[in-house]
Amino acid sequence: MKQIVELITMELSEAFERAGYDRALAKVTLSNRPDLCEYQCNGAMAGAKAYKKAPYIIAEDVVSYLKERSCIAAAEAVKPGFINIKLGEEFVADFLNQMAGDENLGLGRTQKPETIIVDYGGPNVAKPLHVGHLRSAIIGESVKRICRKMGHKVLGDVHLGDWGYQMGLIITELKKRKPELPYFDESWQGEYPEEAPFTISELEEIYPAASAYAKEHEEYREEALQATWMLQNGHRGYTAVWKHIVTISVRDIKNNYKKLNVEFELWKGESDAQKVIPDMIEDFKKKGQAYLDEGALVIDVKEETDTKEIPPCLIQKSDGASLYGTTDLATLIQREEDFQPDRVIYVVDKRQEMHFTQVFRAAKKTGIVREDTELRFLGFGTMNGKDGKPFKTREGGVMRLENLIAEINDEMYKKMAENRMVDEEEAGNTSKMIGLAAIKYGDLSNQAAKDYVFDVDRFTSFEGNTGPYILYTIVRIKSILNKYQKQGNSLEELRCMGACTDSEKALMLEVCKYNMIMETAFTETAPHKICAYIYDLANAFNRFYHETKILAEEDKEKQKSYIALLLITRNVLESCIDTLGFDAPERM
RNA sequence: GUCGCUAUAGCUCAGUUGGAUAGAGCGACCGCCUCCUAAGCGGUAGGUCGGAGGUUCAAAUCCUCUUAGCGACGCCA
Repeated sequence: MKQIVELITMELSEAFERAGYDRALAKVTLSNRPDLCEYQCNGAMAGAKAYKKAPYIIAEDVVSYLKERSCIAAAEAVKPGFINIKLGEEFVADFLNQMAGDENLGLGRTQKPETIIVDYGGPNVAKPLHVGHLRSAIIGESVKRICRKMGHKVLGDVHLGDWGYQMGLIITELKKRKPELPYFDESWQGEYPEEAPFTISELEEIYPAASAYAKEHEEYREEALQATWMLQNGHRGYTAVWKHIVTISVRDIKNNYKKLNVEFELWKGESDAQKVIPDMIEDFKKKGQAYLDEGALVIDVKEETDTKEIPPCLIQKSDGASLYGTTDLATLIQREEDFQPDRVIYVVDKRQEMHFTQVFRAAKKTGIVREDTELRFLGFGTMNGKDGKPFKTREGGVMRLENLIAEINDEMYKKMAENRMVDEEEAGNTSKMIGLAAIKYGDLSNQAAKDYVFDVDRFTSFEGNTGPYILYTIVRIKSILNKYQKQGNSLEELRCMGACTDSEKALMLEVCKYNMIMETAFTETAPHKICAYIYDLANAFNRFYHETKILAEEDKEKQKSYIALLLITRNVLESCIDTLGFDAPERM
């Protein structure tokens, strides 16, 4: 389906042409003066110079050709040269009914479905998820769902940090604690145990302990580096330990992401990329794309248009070890082999922008990806506490993700217990749903690139522009629809008629924006625009709800029209929160 | 030092890519439940869009300069 602004723009184009002006001037936008009109066109002012005419005259010319058009209820030329437009009731109702009849709510699936990989999450094995992982997970999941809603084939890759010094540390510490294990017996020929020699909580304790110890003790650090090297060069026992670490850790990580309603299609990690690195580097050398500089192997990525010095992309340290960028390039090679993505979106802390500029350029320059593959960096800002500094626990430490979620859920549970009479099980489940909405909406309603303040009190306060408010609105609609059905009515075959009141028309117009908003959110990778939209939509509904008695309406035809409007409103709201990555309960 | 990002109401944020009187929420104050969930709705107060120039019929938005905060700048990820 076309967007409603496109339909009106087509009408205006016709009118501009018939009045003797360039139809390209007919761009229609949402009104920024809702008190005066619903949509507006500023083309008359833009064209004034070219036609050497007063903009107001042009506007009047155009308006005269809009009079008898049924989709436009009123068109008016105003002051300097605005064309103010109000839409015809039937036109709007028709548009809504078409939306309702479409399985994708009038959102046109893309003509050219792309394969898109969203690289987000980025947790490290053996380290618990903490609040620093929150934004990537939330934003990445939403971006993925938005792309998918547009009809693209989308794969989320968690891109695990599972290959590095941290692994050597854990192995070293484990060897110190349990030297009797077969993994450390160099003469061991048999199979290694299937059961891991540690639990997740032991693992989480081992890593920080080893890390701290290594900072103090040089010989221990050397040992850990040695262990890392041996692991990376295929030491049998260490590889077996490493597999245990990954298995145990990934199970825990999956659990945590599940609580956030975040799911990954691909569980690739840095370790997967290692096998292509030697050939890749050989290839760079052979083609002369990489050269030695100050002992390190680098690829030049400077471009003439640069306003600042972009340092070369390092792919091998002077000691021969590979780096972050090496793995990223190797990962791109694998993605190209496995999926030939048209687009790869990296949802990463914005401070890494320089690094990704280097990697992207190196990937294009060396031909790892095609020239038209879109490599996109979606950098997000820091999540701060109320004091404006990076979010910490009350004690000043790093807050674990599960603790943050639990804290929010508890808060929600308390508030539910105060306000509503529901049994414990339902309250528990519902408070989790509301808590998730509070966290995600709180994050996504801000522009990703900016830092934002995570204010627990505000997000859980249930008032204003929050996730809970959106859910509450949906629950209100569901409640009416349920009661309507219980009265023996069907939700099938309902059609929206014209609007009787201003608040009803306003709600209808708001619903009509759905496909436009979703397309914008996609092209700009901007989930916050969906938040802004559903907040407006929820407001429009609550205003309508407040002044309209729906179930008590005696005119059954009118009532059916109301119900049709409620249905489409609910569907749009639920579709939107689905792209944000949370759901609404039946009651709350 | 170089480059980048940010600056909008007391606080937290929007601002449809240059349009009309800059909008929300929270907080403050005032109203509204015999009625489908008051976790709601309506209203009042609150602004030199960091500052100064410029481009334009029109600037929070584009350009230049400037101030403040944050960040990135080769062997960490």
